[in-house]
Amino acid sequence: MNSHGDGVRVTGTDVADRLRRQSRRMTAPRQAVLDALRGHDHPLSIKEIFAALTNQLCDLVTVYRSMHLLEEMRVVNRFDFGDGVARYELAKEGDDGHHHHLICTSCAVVIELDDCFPHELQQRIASHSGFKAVTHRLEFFGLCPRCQDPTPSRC
Amino acid sequence: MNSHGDGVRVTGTDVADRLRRQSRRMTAPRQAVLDALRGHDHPLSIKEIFAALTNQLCDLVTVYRSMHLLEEMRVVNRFDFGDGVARYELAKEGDDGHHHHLICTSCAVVIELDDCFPHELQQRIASHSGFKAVTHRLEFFGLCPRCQDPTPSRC
DNA sequence: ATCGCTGCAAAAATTTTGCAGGTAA
DNA sequence: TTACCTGCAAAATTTTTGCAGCGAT
Repeated sequence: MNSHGDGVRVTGTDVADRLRRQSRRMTAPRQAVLDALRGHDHPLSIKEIFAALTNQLCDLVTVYRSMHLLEEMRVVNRFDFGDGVARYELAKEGDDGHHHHLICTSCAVVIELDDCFPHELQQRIASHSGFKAVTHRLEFFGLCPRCQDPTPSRC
Repeated sequence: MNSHGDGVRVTGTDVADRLRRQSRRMTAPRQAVLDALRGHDHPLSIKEIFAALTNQLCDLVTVYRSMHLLEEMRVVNRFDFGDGVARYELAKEGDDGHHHHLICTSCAVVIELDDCFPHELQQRIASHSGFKAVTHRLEFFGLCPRCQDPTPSRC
């Protein structure tokens, strides 16, 4: 089932099936939102997604509603870079999409980090506190190589 | 210099001095905001701070402006629990206030964590990526003991 | 007496909601 | 055909800005 070239990425067909299973519908705006996310390898804000839609395909409100639905369905993951703007990234198949980012505080370039580190620390925190179902959000910030360079080459 | 009972917490006098050094002023609203933060051991949102002011002492706009200034002066630290609401906590003297929280996803109780994510891993990320001045934001989420209990005792 | 700070009003920016009509299944 | 989805408008939030007057130093 479903194994084209794009590998682990969620495909439109998958999402359509999952939508149908919940008696929701695959529509042009939702396709377009997913395409926009597929075209980028880092999280996009609502406005960035909206801007990426060809021909202003749908209303901004529809993007909001789509992202709410897709997040609830766990088709996308929401990330927060501490600036109050929610950013969304396509979840990958077969995992919960849990990972972290390294963001340049100057030019906002985003590096995807594959490792997730604090699991052991998380376990310890869970057992110390008595909390269950403990998860975490972790993002790194710093100055990327280009932005360290005084030369004014647009970063 | 300055050593009353409240120990490592920033005192009003300290902040007044720091303000004066930057030719800013210690005013009643700023005092009240600091008092509100002192009265709580977990981060407060702008609206919570505003609500905590006695007698609606100042305008909401002033709270916004105060928090911007105090954050810039590093008198307070801003935290983000992933819900798009900025929360502020009084910084402690002598350290940068860097720490993390464990937040109940059901009742929003906040546990202050003293541990910090291993700096060594952060170093490794920095050297792998070439980023400088790398920092991070890390918050934990889970279900607190009271909220695990089905008994309806308000949490 | 400065010059920073505040309140008020208003603008700007972001997100949600209601409803009539369009459309996927 | 059903009921989900969308556009449009409007409301509700959240945050920022302008400006005249107040007030800390």
